[in-house]
Amino acid sequence: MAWTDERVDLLKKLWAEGLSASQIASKMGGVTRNAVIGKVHRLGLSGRATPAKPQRGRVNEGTRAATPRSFAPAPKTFEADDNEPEFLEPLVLDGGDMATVSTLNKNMCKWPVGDPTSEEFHFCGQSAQTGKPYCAYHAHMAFQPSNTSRKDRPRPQQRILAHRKAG
DNA sequence: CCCTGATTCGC
DNA sequence: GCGAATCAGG
Repeated sequence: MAWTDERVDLLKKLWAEGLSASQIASKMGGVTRNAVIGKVHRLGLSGRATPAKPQRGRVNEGTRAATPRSFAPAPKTFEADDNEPEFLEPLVLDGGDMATVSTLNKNMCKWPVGDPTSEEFHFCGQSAQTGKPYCAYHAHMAFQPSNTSRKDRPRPQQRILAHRKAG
């Protein structure tokens, strides 16, 4: 099974979607998770999940300690998103018909809103993008690099809570 | 023991 | 470039 352009594109898509290497390998078929991971690395897509691992060294590193691999300069340059989707009004209907875990549909945004332990906890519920668990707005946020301080970015929870009806 | 990704190395 | 083997963490 060779890595055709379509294969690579699908791989990158699934990887960006958040699927695990084994899941991608299973979906695509003909490849193992090792192959997927290897390809992901060669594509330079690595760097997702298991962040608590600054560097990795094999036990046998002593044999080739004289070959210090140059660290990747991490050319991941994220440009400022000026075309950021506008915040959509949360799906809050009269009577409290909010998007709860039980009312979530496949095409509904599954972005958590509020405290999971709180009664007012619900999900965004906006029309999610096809193939994505979140709406345009939250899908955009979900893909933001965690390294950058997103504190300046308004938290959806705060805004949504403010929209809740008083009674 | 299951899962995950990361890295190395022979092909 | 490819991927199994292996490593390391959860």
